[in-house]
Amino acid sequence: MRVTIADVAKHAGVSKSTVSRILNGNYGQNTQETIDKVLRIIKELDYRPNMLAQSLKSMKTNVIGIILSNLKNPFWARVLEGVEDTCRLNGYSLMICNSNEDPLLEDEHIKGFQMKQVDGIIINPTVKNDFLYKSIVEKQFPFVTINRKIFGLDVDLVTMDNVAGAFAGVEHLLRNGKKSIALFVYTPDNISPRLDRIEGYKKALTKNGVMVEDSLIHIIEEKKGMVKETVKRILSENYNRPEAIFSTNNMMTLEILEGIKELGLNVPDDISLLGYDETVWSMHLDPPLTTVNQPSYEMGELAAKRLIELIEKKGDKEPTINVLQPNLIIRESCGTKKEHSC
Amino acid sequence: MRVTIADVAKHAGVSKSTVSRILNGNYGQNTQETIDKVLRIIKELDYRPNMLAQSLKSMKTNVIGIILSNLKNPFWARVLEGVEDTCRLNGYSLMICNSNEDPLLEDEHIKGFQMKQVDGIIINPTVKNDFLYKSIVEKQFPFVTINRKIFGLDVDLVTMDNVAGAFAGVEHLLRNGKKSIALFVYTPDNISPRLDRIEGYKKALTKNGVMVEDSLIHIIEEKKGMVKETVKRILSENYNRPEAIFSTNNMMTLEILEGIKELGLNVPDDISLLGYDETVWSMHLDPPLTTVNQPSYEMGELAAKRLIELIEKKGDKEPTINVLQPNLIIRESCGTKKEHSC
DNA sequence: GTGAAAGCGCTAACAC
DNA sequence: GTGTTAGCGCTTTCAC
Repeated sequence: MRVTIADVAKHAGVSKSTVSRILNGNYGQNTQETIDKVLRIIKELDYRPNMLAQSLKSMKTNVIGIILSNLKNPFWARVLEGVEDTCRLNGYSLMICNSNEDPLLEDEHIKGFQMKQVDGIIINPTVKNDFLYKSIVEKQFPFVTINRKIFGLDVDLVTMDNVAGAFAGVEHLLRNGKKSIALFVYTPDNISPRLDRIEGYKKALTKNGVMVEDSLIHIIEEKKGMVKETVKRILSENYNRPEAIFSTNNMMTLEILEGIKELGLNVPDDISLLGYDETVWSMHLDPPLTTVNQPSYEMGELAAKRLIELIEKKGDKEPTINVLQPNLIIRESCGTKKEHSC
Repeated sequence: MRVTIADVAKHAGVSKSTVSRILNGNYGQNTQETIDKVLRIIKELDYRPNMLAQSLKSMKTNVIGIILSNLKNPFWARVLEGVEDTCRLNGYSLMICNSNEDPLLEDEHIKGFQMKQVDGIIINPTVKNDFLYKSIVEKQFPFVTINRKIFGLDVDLVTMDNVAGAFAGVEHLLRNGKKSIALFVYTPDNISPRLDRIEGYKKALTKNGVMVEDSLIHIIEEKKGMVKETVKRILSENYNRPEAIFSTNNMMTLEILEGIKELGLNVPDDISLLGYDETVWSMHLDPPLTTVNQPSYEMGELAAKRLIELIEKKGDKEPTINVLQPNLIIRESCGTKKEHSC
C-alpha cells in the first residue's frame, strides 16, 4: 500500500542508500543517469519519505510545540501567527496545545511534547509548575517562555514592558485630568504582566503626585460575571466613585463596557475607560477605545526565532530576556479627542 | 543522555520486552515483583517512551493535522478551540498550519502532514487543489473538510447552512422595511459559503416579492481598502442608494463600519447594517450589531469527532455531510430595537 | 513469566 | 559510483 524507499530502490534497480543519497541532495558522485532514473521512479510512485523514520534516525523532528493559555483572546491568535510564520519560513512545523490556565494540563502537554520528540517548546506558562520548568532547563531542552516571567528561573523569555505600558496609559489619564483611576486586574498571583501593570499604575500616580489609594485597585477573580459585578458596584456608590477605569485585559474591557452600558452611563462623559491590548475592534467600540497596544505578532516571531536559534545552536546559549515596548493608541474613551500617539 | 527502554531494562535486570509489556499494561502474566521493580525504575529514571519509535512501529501517530486559512478571524479561532478540545479528549494531538488562502502553501502543508504521518487531516480548503483533494480521497486517507464544499468530490464535510443564514438575515431586513439591500461578498469563485449566501439573499428577496437587482450585489476583491472604497462609493451616490448593507464577513463588517463613520453617517438611521458571524465584540459596536451567528465551536468539534471516527474506523465509512444551522442575533443595527431571536 | 530476534523506514559509515 | 550493514527506540511473535 504505502510506498517506501525500498520500493523505489527495487523499481529503479538500485540500493536504498542510492535513493537516500539522491533524495537528500548528496549526489556529488552519482551518474546523471542513476539520478534521473531514481528521480523518475520517485515521481512515478509518488514516493514521499516517512519523516517518522527520518526523525527517529536523526533524532530531529523539525517540529516545535507551543502551549497557549487562551485561544479565544485575539492577542494570542496574533502571537500564534507570528510563531507560525517564523516556523514555516525556517522549515519547522507547529504542534499546538491549550493549557486553559490549568497546571495539570500544562504538565501533561509538556510531557506529551517531549515524548513526541518536538525539537523545542514555546510556552506562556501558568507559572504553577516550577519543578517541571526547572527540570526542562536543567536538561538543556530548548525552551522559550513568552509573556510571563517565571520567577527564580534563568530561562529564555520574550515579553512586553508592562510597567511602561501601564505607566503610559495612566499618565494619559492623568493628563486628561482624571485623578481617581480604578485599576481592574485579574488575580495577580505570580503572574508578572499583572504585577507589572499594577506597578506601572502606581508609578505613574506617584510620579504625578497622586496618592495611591488601594481601595481603587480591584483584584478580580477570573470567573464569569465578576467584572461586571465590580463595575456596577463601584459606579453605583456615591463616595469614592472613580473618574476612570483602567482595564488591564482585552476581554475584561468588553465586560466593563457592558456593565457601564447597563447602568445607562456614558463613556467618556460619565466615566473614562482605558484598555489594554489593541484589537481589530477597539476603534469600532462605542466610543472608540484608547488602548495600550502590544506588539503581539512580534512577540511570537521573536520567540520562535530564538527557539530555533537554541535548537540549531546558533547564537548565544545564555538565556536571553527580550522585552518589547508597547505604545498607546489614543482615541476617545479617555475624555479627549484624538491627539497623537506616544 | 536520553533514557531509552533499554536503559530501563538493564537497570531492572529484565528484557526490553518485559518493560514494554508492563508499559503498555499487558501485565496479565508478569510477577507482581517484576512489575513493581520495572515501574520503580521507570520512575527513578524518569523514563518516557519515544513516541517516534512507537509510531514508526505501529504506523499510528495520534496526531491530527488542521489547515486553516486565516487565524486572525475569531471565527476560526473558535473552530480551532472545538477541534483542540475534541482531540485532547480523545487522545490526539494537533498540528496546525495556515494556508493563507494560498493553494501552493496548502499543497505543501498537506504533503508535509502526510510525510509526518498524521492520522488524518481537517481542512478549510482553498478549493483550488482539486487534483490533490481527489488523490487524498482515493487513497482513503482520513480527511474531513470544513466550511467550504469541494464541488464534484465525495468527501466528508462539516459546514453551515449558509443559504438559511443569509435568508434569515435578509428577511429580517425586509421586515424592517428595507427593500434596497446591498450585498457585500468577497469574490465567490467556487467558494460555497459565499455562493450560498448570495443564493439565500436572492431567495429572501424573491420570496418577498422584491426584485433582485444585480447592481446591489457587490463582489469585493480581497485586497486592503476595497471594502471601504465600495462603501463610500455607493453611499455617496444619489441614485440607487441602498437602505441597508448586508456584510457577509466578520472583518468586512468592521471595514464597512469604518467607511460609514468616515462619511459621517449613522447606523441605523442613515443606513442599516447586518453582519455575518457573531463575535465577542458584536454587541459592543456602535450601534450593537445584528448578526447571523454560526456555531463555530460545534463545527470544529464535529469535524474532529468525525475525523477520529474515520481514523478509528468506527461508524459509517461513507462520506457524511453535516450541516449546522445558524441563527440570527437581533440588536440595533438594522433599525429595530431588540425583538426576539429566530 | 520472560527473553531473543526481527522489523517499522530511513541514514550513514564503511567496503569495494 | 554504488551496495551492504548496522542501528535509531520500540513492539510483538515465537521459544523456552
